[in-house]
Amino acid sequence: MAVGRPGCVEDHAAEVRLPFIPDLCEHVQKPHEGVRGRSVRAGQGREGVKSPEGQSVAVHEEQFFLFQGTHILCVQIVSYLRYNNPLSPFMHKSAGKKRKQGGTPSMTEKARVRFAPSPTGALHIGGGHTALFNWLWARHTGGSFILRIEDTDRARSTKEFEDTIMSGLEWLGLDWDEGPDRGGSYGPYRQSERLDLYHDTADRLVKEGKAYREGDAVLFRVPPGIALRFDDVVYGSIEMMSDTLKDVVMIKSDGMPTYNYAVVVDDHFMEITHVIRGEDHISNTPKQLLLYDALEWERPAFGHLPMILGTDKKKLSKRQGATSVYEYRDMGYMPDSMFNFLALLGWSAGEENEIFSRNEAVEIFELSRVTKRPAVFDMDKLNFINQEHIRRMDPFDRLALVEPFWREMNLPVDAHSREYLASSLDVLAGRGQTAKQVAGYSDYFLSFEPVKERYDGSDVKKEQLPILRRFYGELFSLPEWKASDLETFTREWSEREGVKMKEIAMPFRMALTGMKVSPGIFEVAEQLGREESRRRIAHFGFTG
RNA sequence: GGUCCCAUCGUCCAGUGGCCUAGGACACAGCCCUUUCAAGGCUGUGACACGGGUUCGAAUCCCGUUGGGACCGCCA
Repeated sequence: MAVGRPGCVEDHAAEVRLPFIPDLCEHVQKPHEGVRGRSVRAGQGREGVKSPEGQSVAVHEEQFFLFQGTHILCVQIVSYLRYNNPLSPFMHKSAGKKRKQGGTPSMTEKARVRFAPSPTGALHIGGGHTALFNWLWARHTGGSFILRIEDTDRARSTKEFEDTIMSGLEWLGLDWDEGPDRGGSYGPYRQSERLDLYHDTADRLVKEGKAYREGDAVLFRVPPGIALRFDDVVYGSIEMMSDTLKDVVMIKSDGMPTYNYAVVVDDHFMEITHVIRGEDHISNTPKQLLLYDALEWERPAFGHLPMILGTDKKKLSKRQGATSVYEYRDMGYMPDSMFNFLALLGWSAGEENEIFSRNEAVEIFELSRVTKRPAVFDMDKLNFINQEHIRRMDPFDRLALVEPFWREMNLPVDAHSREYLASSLDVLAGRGQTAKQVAGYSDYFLSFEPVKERYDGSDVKKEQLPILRRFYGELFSLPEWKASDLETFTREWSEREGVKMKEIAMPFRMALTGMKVSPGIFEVAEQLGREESRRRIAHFGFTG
């Protein structure tokens, strides 16, 4: 039969001779064991697909297929042909296909986006996440990333927090093009320095009768019966009736603007194109829409980001551990991994490649691909990502990362050359998920002291000593002190003497590192050098 | 309480009406490798919240239910 020739479904259907159809339908109505099982899916290599009977299988472009000479076929083709064949009496409705809406917005437009923290605390994970997505969008579109300080809360805002937020952003590698510290043509970038702008604009609204004074404050009069609708770049269409809103305060009695009013004024005058912020601002947006419309200003695009939750699925708070980005830095996470990890919360590049650099992320980032549902902050994944980044680092960068933790442990960092230290970390070969762990796993490269503190050699039984002494005696007189030679020799020796590798390698490991877990012990021995290794072995009396 | 938003493995994502017997990653378990531990390789456990529609066909569209969350400040 002719079914199965590649082509569009309509062609296909036309070629099916109706007499076959009832036959096939019967088959499907009483599906017996195996019909489904014997189906072959048209996957990647649809070309040489064979049926279990060895007959060639005709595969349709649309994955409808059947085996020639048999009645086994996909349920789908039967139902499809039955209802869509023009000759069929079942063809009652036109299976009109809806046009797919073209999803991706053009990204040729340079975006002007901003991160607008209030300096009332350290840079938290959520803030870092928001800043990161803004930054990504700015860099992806070749636009600008602006830092604006929203310090209209006189009681809680401090300069210290402003500085600490900026250094947090720097640590994450998020550089801004305009901001209070580096200026720009849309300044000033602190709301407390833009008061005239807010007052002038408020006066205009009062004059137009759209706002009114109440004491020293100015409130916006919310008109009833207005549908406030906007298309969120990530959430889609959102609508709210103005009747559910109370009049919005624009200027507080102390003369400061409120958040909902100041953002509108600033985003307008700073010519922000995309307002990218946390999902908790969705319900603020309609109020701002009202202001934009009353002021007859063009609205920016809005893109809200999913919230980041703790393991308990509640908003991240101190109770679930570290919430500020510095705490992660101090635990030994590196900025690249933090960036990578945060970027993966609410977004993905598609399939593979979860480990990426800033530049790679910039390249492939797409605002419209951001996820809607809240994401849980998963330490396990952060650990994994951090480990991957540490592994891939340049040895000297890795050294710079680990060094502070060694110093904190009072290890004699300066007693060694940079080369020695960097290659010691290379011997570790990616062991350790944080810089802190790496430092802890590698202390024996810097000093014998911690080894002596955790190991005293007492676990070696008296009857083992003669064997060990004989072994080490020969080992230390090897002409070359290289890992490969040490290993070859040890293997041969253990074979010859009938001693298990483990029995001589473990004491060796314990004596050199004081740990029962370490990199390959011969690599460690080579890195330590013959003399230092001999000294450690001798200390425990394993040689003599 | 009112309004709005969300709902795929334990977690993060893929999925935009038929390539889904729902894919990947982390985590977990097992095996391999092996001087230990990582790494690596292989395998496994594991999800479309529920109920109705629409459709020949629904994880995907619609409605409802349930469950989460956010906002409702002269905080931002």
